Amino acid sequence: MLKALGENIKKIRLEKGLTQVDLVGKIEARIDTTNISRIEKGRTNATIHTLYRISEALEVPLSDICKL
Amino acid sequence: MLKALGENIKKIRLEKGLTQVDLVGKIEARIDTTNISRIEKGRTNATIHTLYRISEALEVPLSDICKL
DNA sequence: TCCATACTTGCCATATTTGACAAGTCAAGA
DNA sequence: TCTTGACTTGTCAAATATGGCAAGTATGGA
Repeated sequence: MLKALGENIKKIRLEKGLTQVDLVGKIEARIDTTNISRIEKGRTNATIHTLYRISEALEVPLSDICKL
Repeated sequence: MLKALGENIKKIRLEKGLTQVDLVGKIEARIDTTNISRIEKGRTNATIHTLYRISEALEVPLSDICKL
C-alpha cells in the first residue's frame, strides 16, 4: 500500500516532467530528495502533511496521490 | 488541512452510524479511540498507514478521506 | 572511459506519531 | 440528580518520520 502510494507519486511526477530535485524545489517548507525517494519507494510511512506538500508541488489534489 | 481531513473522517463515520469505539473495533491492527479523536480533531499529523486502516474500517477508499 | 545527472540508501539527531491509560467534559435520559 | 455512553485531553514510553549529509548505483552522452 505504501509502495502503491509511492508509485502514484512517481507516476504523477514523471507525467509532469519533474525530477525529485524539481519537486523539492516547488515545495515551500523544507523537504529533502531523500524523503521523496523513500516515499516513492514505499520505504517510509509518510505523514499526511508531507503527502499534502507533495500534492501541492505536483499541483494535483491530495486524493489523487491517495488513489490506491 | 489536518482539521479538514479529520472532519472528513468524522462525517463518513457518522454517516455509517459508527461511534469511535465501533470504528476501532473494525480495525484489525491495534488502534485507540485516543488516536481517532486526535485525528478527527486535527490535533495530530497522522501517517498514511493509520489513515488507510481507518479507510478500511469505514469501507471507503483512502482517497475519499483525503478529499479536502 | 569519463562525467554529469538522477536516484537510492545508510546513518544520525530531532521531532512527533502512536498506543496506552487515566481523568475530564458533555449531553441525553431515568 | 445520577448514570451512562461518547468523546476529548493530558501524560508517558516506544517507535519511527523527517531533515540533513555522505556515499553508492545507474544511465546516457561526450
